[in-house]
Amino acid sequence: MNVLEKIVNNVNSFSKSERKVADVILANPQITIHSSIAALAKMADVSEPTVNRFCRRLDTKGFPDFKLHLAQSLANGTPYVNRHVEEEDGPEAYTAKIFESTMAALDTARTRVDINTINRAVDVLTQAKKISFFGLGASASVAHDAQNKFFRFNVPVVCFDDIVMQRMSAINSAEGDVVVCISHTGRTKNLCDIAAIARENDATVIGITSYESPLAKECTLVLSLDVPEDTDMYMPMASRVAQLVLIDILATGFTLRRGSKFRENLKKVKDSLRGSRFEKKDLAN
Amino acid sequence: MNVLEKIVNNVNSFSKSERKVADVILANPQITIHSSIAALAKMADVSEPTVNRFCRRLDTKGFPDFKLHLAQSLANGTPYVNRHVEEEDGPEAYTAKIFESTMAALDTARTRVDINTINRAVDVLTQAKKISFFGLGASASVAHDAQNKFFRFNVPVVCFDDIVMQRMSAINSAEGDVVVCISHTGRTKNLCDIAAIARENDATVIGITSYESPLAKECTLVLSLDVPEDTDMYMPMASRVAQLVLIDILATGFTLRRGSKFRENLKKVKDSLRGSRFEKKDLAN
DNA sequence: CGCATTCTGTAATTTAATTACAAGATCTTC
DNA sequence: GAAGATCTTGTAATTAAATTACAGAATGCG
Repeated sequence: MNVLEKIVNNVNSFSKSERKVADVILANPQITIHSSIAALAKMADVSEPTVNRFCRRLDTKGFPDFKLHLAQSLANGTPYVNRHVEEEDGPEAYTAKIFESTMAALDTARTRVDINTINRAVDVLTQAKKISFFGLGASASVAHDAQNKFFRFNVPVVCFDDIVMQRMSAINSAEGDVVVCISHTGRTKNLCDIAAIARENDATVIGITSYESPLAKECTLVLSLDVPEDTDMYMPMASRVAQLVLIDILATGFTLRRGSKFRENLKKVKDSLRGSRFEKKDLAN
Repeated sequence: MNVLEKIVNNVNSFSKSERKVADVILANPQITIHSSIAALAKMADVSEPTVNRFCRRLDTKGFPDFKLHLAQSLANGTPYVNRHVEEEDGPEAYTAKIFESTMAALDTARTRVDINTINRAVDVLTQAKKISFFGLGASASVAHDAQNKFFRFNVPVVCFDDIVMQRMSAINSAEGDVVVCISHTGRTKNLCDIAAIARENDATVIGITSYESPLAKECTLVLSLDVPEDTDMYMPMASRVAQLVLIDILATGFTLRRGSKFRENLKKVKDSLRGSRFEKKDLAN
């Protein structure tokens, strides 16, 4: 439990001097963690042992241990918060807000994602005869990114952002094929159809979508992130970043499953890009 | 800055004994904060002053101060210090690591990005007669995403991931046109050519790329993120997420600059998607 | 009012951390 | 490849910090 809260809660059970200590600490927590017991005693106008007793009362081993707990409480105080961009925000403000809300979204996604499902998805992907990534609109770029990643693995992989192509591809799918449908809301009708068609043709369908959405119902495996989206901007932002990170995770799981020998393959792909580049190594585009 | 990251980043500048200390701390951060300098010295099999020197090298006042910083780092929820995915990592481990390293990358990007340049880029984009997004390989999906965003603004926007199309498009550009070239390394020859051609034809070229890269030299405006990329995986991951967030920022800046009336336009675009969806509102795909 | 209990401070003690210094290792340069 | 220089590292001494023991106040209760 947070030490600061603990102090506030127990404030009544303190003695007069202990209360003086509590007040000083609550007023200057940042200063406290960088003070010695002597300095703090002076600030609170009490003796050093009183400070020490105060710390013990809060179930810490002593003053240094108390400072440690206090430091942690302070650090926990301001995690990533989802801050909304407002009309009058200047460049510093909206830049900071977007970075922070994206990080907040990833933080949420991290706790909500189901590791088990990830593991099963990786299983399915490593054994796939063919992998297809389908997405529409904003999710199309996520699908493209996924293709770019899995393509490096030298696995048959396709990606379509065209409904007709998706449909044809889905109809031609067969057992052992994996179809990954990407949609934040999971309510895009066309994509639900695609998922249904693929399933009817015995493909395994992985949905990167919202839990309990119409699309989710059509899938064999659902990877849901349920990231809070700032709808003020009328654009998908954080949700799509979370989807990309999920793709990274699946791709990483894939390479790990394939073992170290496989990694050499990746290096070859990376090295192949060298010719198109100006000196120096490195792979990203 | 996070002490744990600092240790990981500076691991090369450490001496042999200091490195032993670093290893022990990274392996047992929780134990470290509850140990005395003597205990830690013993664990690392070095002398106490060595531990002290190690702490000083990390810009802390000494061992107790170092423990305070470490406690705060741990409180922020970073159990996986070594964020690099390793061969033997299970699904929980690599999932957590990828989320964390992506968040860390965004945190770095946030501090490194130049707000002034962002502001100028937004300026240029709002006044553009036409906007083009060009990227190759992994950056192509970022370009697609950017197109999807800016397309909603009802501005002439194109996006090509084909060198020939990019080239033709660049040659046809004119004053008032804005070309955005996306490349993490900034060393993709073809894209450098495109940037040069666009500039020769009086277009404004914005580079989302590494600072001081060949591509950066060809650009009117350079938006560099300089995110550390984990090259172990031979795939661009964190860098590309940072690029996307940058696109979000530019798009947000764009809408804010255009004022509230413009926002209604966005709502219209969003609403137009409703027909393709199953009940409920919301826009993302 | 006086005894008992709790609280608080002084001083002593212990423990921990830091500094000073010297020996050892490593790296250069001739 | 040896001599000098520089950088590392450990031992021992010193200093600083925290804790304990104890005693004197304060407060509460009969």
